[in-house]
Amino acid sequence: MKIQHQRLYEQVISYIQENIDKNIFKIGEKLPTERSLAEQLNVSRGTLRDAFRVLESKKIIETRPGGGRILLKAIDSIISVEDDILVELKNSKMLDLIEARELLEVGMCALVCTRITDEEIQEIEDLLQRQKEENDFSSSSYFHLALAAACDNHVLENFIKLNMQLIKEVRDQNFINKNHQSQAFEEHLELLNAIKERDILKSEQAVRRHFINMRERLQF
Amino acid sequence: MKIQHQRLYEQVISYIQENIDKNIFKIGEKLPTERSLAEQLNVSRGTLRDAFRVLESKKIIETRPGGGRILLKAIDSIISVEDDILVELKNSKMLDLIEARELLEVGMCALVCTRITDEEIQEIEDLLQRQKEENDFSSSSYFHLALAAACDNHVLENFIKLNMQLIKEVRDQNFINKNHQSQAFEEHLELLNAIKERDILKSEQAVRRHFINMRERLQF
DNA sequence: AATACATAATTGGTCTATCCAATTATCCAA
DNA sequence: TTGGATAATTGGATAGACCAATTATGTATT
Repeated sequence: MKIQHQRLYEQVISYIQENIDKNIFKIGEKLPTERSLAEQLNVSRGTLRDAFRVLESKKIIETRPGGGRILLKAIDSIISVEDDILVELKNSKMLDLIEARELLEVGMCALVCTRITDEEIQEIEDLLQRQKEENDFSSSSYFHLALAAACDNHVLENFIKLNMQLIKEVRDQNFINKNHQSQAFEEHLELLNAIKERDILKSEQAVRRHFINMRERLQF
Repeated sequence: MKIQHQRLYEQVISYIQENIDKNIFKIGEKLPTERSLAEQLNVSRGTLRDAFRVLESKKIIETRPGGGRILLKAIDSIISVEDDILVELKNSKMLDLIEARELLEVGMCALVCTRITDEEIQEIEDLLQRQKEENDFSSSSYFHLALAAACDNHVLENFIKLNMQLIKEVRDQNFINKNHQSQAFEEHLELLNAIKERDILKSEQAVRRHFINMRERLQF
């Protein structure tokens, strides 16, 4: 028998949830201050802050040091219909995943070429340099993630992250894992050079070549 | 200008993440105790607990009162858990969503053109015909969904579905978000002030800013 | 009366110290 | 060797204090 004693801070989260439901705490407005809420609920500031930290990490509240906390949205909107789509996606075929990924990254190229900063290019170059020096090509993901970040579109970036994760899951399921990581590294270099020239066409072609090879390696 | 000072507990999370990456903290094993880690990092127990609470809410660690904390899985420095990606996506800007959507659909075109069947073309034609007859153009989604289905790639199809849903949610969210309403009010004030100063340039800039924000809010 | 600026109060961030309860380790006796 | 009482450890929670950023207040200047 395992009785799960609910910690105080979890009860506090429930309390806040109720108050949102009852429209006592209104979206867009300030929540009561730490001190007043703590007194009202008869808990310590620390416990209350435990609850706030969790809500903060879920982007439900925003904390402004010195300026109170703001309720951004209701808690229950976290979970919803999207779960179905996720289930569908988790049952995807590897080929579809790769095809989608290629489409995303090819399309992303134009955005990256126009928006990437010199600093970001430098960072990516450093990243590749480190991989070369340490002879560690195990994490080609970092390169793709860096590019995704440089396109300055959080939706695209997260779509690519999602795709990455799905590929990983599907691959793990199928026990496919090969080590052709250094080849990917060469291809990364080639792509970065094209981007440095701000050459959309060349960079897109580099991506296409990269994906042809990655497809064979099943290594993204 | 918005410089986001990173709170201590966020740095602690990064530290823990690094130690997981370096395999110093191993999955399935206990983490250092609160007191020892706090001393090691030179932070208070409370700050450390802030970090642990967040990791706990993400199911990365399990806390056993009196029995230490266990590392359940890696934070996955590369890709966060799908839930986190969803949370991120739900906080997307409308412009990013639309840009990503355009990218998806543009890229999808080639696939559709090569894979769509005559029957599918006929169905979509019928769909448009019905909309025309019934003079109901409220559901343009069906057209896009039909195309997505015709590309014969379930990943792409579900990405587009996800994008659609996100657009809907973000729109709804912003509509009821008084925070943004008050933000619009602030922008009105700013514009009026510029006009009061008879400052043409400043007022024009205020208008531009206002419209950029309104586009993101989809509130006109 | 309106504005600007210095000042005070508020609020979250963080630390220290303390006590409690559950768990875990220890040790002695049967 | 085994059981169980005891001690030590560990997380849960609180109280009080101080700092820095923000916000509110009030006063002086124009």
